[in-house]
Amino acid sequence: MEKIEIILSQETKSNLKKFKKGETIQFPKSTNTHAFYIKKGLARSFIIDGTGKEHIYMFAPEGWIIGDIEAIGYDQATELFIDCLEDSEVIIFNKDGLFNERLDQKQLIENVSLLTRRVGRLQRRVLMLMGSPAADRYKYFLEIYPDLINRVPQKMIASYLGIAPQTLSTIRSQMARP
Amino acid sequence: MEKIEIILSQETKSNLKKFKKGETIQFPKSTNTHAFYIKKGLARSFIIDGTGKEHIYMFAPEGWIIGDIEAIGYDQATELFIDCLEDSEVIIFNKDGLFNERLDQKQLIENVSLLTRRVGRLQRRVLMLMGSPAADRYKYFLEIYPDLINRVPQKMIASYLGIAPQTLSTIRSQMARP
DNA sequence: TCTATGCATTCATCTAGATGAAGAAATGAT
DNA sequence: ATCATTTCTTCATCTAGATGAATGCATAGA
Repeated sequence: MEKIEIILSQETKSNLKKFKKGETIQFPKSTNTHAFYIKKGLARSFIIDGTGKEHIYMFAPEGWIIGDIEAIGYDQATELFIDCLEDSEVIIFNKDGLFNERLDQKQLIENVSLLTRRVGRLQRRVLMLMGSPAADRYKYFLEIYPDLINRVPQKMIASYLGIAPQTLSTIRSQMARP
Repeated sequence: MEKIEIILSQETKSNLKKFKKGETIQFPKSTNTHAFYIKKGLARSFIIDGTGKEHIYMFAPEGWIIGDIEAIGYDQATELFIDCLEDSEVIIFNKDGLFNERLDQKQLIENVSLLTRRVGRLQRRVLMLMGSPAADRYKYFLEIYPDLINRVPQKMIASYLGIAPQTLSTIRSQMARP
């Protein structure tokens, strides 16, 4: 959940792929899950729950990494869809890009730092989901991700916040004029 | 959110402290935030929201690390309380224990791995909070943390799940005889 | 042992946010 | 430019879960 700098080795650089807006990068149930560095464009990850509803887990604009870290960390099949909201260039890498014996100290420190900040963002997200009303969560979203507001449709922001699109619409009109 | 093995250097080993049940390890507003390795006992972290309500962010039984990773990662003052639910032995360390130039490759790989699994658990938590009803969240809690059920009062489990204690009580009685 | 304080259960009521429907506005394709 | 599709807004209604109160159970301290 944080703009990061990753040190890409030559071998990972070769795994660059292009995707059109709307194309899906990863479907659920796939094993040997990958992570994706968004070089250009915008992607999102989401689940479809038992009642068929979409829930957006995160957005990834250029410079971010997106992937099912749960599946990667625990060697499970992924449940996340990942697709592109804009035409995108994506570098695909696997668990080894995060930690293996060939990575040097500098790269590892960078990765620890990246993951620490991501845990921090997730901590905030959990606390907000539990303790704050929808209007406050939206205001926090505006602070943290000001660039996304004009790139992502409102119904997707609502999905990210865990509320219905109608509720977000109401919140916005209440914020505009009281 | 995962039982982990950390490689404790000699210098961190000296920072062992003992706390009685009910004692607070960390108050909000403190800067230069630390992380805490629970060697023995049980701790929890929580916030108090704008309306005075407690929300438990996580539990840490022996072998776990607990701390305000958001505050550590972004050099902010912490908002989290951390206190002990049992008499505990705690090793206190700071950001440097996670990543600095003196840590060797093996330790760093261990830390990346630890953080990856914690991100995984948090991912699951976020997805559950957004997409699953309270009863399902409780069932998942029982699966993942079976040891905590007998060590933590129900009202705290409810707080962790983001529901009222009465709601958890109702869910439990419905699960018992449907 | 008795008493107190906190914990769990059950019920009756309330509310934030969900759902559904219908029109207006925006976006996209031909 | 025109038509079709998707998105946004507004309203009326519904529901999962919150809140508050009453009762019975524990655990803790003297």
